Amino acid sequence: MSESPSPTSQSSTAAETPFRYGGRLAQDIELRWQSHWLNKETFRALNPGDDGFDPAQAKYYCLDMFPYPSGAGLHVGHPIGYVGSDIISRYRRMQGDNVLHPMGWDAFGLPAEQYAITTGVHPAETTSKAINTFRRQLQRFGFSYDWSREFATIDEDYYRWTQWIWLQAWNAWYDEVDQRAKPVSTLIELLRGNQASVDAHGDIVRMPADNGRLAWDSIDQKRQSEILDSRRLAYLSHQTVNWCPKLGTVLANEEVIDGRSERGGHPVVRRPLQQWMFRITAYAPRLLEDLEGLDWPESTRAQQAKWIGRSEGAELRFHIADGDGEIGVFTTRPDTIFGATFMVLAPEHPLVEHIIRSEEADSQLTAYVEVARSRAEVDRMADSKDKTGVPLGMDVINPATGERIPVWVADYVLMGYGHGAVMAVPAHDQRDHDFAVKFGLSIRTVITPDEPSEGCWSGEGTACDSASSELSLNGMTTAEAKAAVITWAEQTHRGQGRTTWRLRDWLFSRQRYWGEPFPVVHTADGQTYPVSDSHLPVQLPDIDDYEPAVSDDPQPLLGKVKTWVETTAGQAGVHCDLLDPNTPVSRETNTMPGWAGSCWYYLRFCDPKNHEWFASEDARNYWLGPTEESAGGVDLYVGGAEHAVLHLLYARFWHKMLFDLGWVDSSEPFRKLYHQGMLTSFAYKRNDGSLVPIDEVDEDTNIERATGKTVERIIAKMSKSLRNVVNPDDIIAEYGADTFRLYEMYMGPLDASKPWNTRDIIGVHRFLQRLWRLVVNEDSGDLKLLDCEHEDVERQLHRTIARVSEDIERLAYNTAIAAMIELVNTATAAGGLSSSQLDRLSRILCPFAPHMAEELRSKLGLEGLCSLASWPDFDHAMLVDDTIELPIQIRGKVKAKILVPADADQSATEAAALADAQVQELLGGSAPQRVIVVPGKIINIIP
RNA sequence: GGGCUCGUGGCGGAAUUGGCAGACGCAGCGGCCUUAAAAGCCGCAGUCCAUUACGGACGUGUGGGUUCGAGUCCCACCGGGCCCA
Repeated sequence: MSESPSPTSQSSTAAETPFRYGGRLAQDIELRWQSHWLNKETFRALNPGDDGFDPAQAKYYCLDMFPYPSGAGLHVGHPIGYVGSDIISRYRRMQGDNVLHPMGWDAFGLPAEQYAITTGVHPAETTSKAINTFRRQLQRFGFSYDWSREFATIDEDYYRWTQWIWLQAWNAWYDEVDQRAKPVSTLIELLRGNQASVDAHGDIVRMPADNGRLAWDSIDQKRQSEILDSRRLAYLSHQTVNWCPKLGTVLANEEVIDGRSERGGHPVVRRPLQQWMFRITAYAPRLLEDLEGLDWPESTRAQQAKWIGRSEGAELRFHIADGDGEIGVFTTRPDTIFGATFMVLAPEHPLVEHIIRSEEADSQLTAYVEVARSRAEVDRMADSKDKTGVPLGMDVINPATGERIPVWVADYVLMGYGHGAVMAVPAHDQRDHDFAVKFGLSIRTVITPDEPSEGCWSGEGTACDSASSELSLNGMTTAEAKAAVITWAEQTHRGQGRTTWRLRDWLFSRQRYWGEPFPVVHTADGQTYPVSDSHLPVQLPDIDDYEPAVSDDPQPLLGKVKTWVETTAGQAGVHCDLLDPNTPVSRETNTMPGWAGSCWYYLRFCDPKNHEWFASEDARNYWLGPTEESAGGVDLYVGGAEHAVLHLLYARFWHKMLFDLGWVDSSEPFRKLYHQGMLTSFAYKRNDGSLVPIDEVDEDTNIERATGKTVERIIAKMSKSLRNVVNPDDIIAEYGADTFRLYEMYMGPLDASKPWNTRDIIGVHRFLQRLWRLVVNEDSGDLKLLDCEHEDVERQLHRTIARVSEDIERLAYNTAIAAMIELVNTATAAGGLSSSQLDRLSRILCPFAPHMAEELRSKLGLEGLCSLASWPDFDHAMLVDDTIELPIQIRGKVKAKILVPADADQSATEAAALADAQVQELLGGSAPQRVIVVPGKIINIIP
């Protein structure tokens, strides 16, 4: 208890009314039922094959995004989604479904490692402590998790399979013809059978060896394995990364600000580094198309679609004016080709590289490229106004106009997009326009906008001034002109239509310690070999120094553990068919990123104790497989919108990969997704915009105590500095978990962000108190019930059951609770409830306030737990009244009301309305022009 | 700058397909109970004007539109939030 009036008054109240519902009694009731549920495994979900499993039962898989257990413990924002998912899980269970509602821990990650650097405490120790805190806190909420399925991503039994799945990807390639991943062995078969061969670039093509294409058998083993490695879904690649020597790791683009690390402000350099990649781009079309069938929030689907970023356009080739060769560009606006007055290359473009290396490279160009390459991509894209660039010193020929146009190098063009080269159309692209204005390049208008506009028009319109002897676009719409240019380009071999994607391959390695090791080793000649399944997991070595090695030469932390890194093929677990056991090998020293463990945990929950497989086929097909009604996947996935893109996209990618390889039956992991809203808090703002901590302001007057000035109340995120962070443990100690659950659900719609207001909690607490007092004698703790049912209460109970059921289905818990409050208020006025009424009320209360519901049921002496009782029925006949009151509007304003039989037809209702004395008076004897009758709703009279 | 989303009493919110705006709760006010207070219980409560009423006018960010009827649909604008740039 954080505060109490005075010890004497409290104890005397407790002595006088020992069974009054309050924090103390709630605590007593709640702990009792929580240990009962745990001991009896009340919420254990049964798998096919388990004793008592009933195949006729419907299944319902309701999943929370599992938390990263931080040392700080839970704050009140954490449980909102958990309470929401718990309510529907409990409801579905009472409806008779076999409900899988699991919880676990996303436990690899940075904070524990950072803590280890400063304290030397092993991350495993820190993490295990944090997990225990989280588990204790979560159990105190009374969630109906099946705790027997709990696991953490750092468990060897779990990350063994994370590594195994990664090996599946390593061992697979993407067949573009069939649009699915297949084992690499099938690719080797194609090559051996001469259905595929290797072209001059070392790429595998689906044509027999001929015309310069090499047959597989003619290639030596080392080259063969290089060629295969380049086609795997998990592959090594040299990527330019943000390397921070001081932190000893690569950083994501978002973690680099002005060339320095966001944390610590250490210098960051752009370095090519060998990294593990995932070929997620192969899945871009399916990841986009399959969004359609998902029951996900529209905004999240839109964000993913944008991230994947399909764009249709053309690849066009421009001949170099004074020499051989050509430069390919990608453009989404081939219709503007006549307006292309110059070309811009990314500083990383191979041609730029070539010129810099050559004799005649000028120093201005070299210097510019040097600087530009060190800038992070985000910065390069963000600086939209002030463009920089230098001329490359060559011209190309615009294939449409035949004119020479200059080539420039500028950092606003990124190598990752298209070919790192754009045809600049300054009249119709803002960035090209800014660039042309700054450097005085010519601007040529080739589109007449559909509507008059000022400045640079980048929308659609009618093509103009766009004709040559070969091609005329004049008068065409943008769509027509695009098609015409593509046709012309294809016929004249100057290019072709093409679709590109914004999505890039996924950089999947980190130089940290606290992550899953990759299950591969490297031989001295640079070849990579997998660790065999039977030797998984590849465990992390113990180390005592977590400080990254400061170096300009990127080196993962695990590289410091020489005794672990240097080993033999046999010891590392490489199969002896692949490599002689005595071959010296070095282990892979990168680790997987934090995303790895969360990519498939929903699969493991289906069968978490399985030692043979990541999950048995029966279990995963039962919980996730398609059925007649559903395409399969988790039935409801609840979590924050901040994971809209990365986690949810990565998990979809892993799932599709596993689907292609035959390991799962459904093509998508999460059929229905729901984002709980963010929990905000009130804060105060001074006139000058500065924020004031909440405890320095008088709540009622909005006056800052220190200054006496009025401040404005605003909504802000919870933060330590504003001292508006609330610890759920304190709230539960004062009011109980049932009150906490009710409060968080009563605040507003589950998906809306809403401000925490401690003052409001008392409202739902009083509701529970009132219900308790209504049926429990506060002195004896015995039930006090009515022998005969009050008819109004009975009628309203039926309505409440109907309304609560409906509201739970659409996750509108706030209105469900309001309905129950109204019922209790009615029953209080009517004097009480019968035992049958209390039974039914406790059952609909159960998903929301399960502890009180259990307690009331046990007092009723009924069989079994409330949590496992059946959901009560209601009688439709009880939902309708015999007589209803209809409002009568005159010219749209309500002026009178009449009572009519509920089944009155249109003409009877109209007659009744016109006969009403008030209406007659308002009409003044004249006949109305028009009468609109909406039966059962309203009457509107136009005089 | 673009995309998405939201704007309803002093506050959180309700109004499920266009049909009685403000359910329910907090804070507030009045009463009962009490020596007193707390707790509890009962009642009042959008704003303004009248209070002779069983009264009237206005009212869902602003302005316009569609409709017998708009918080809800359409257009423009203003403001907040989230995401992207």
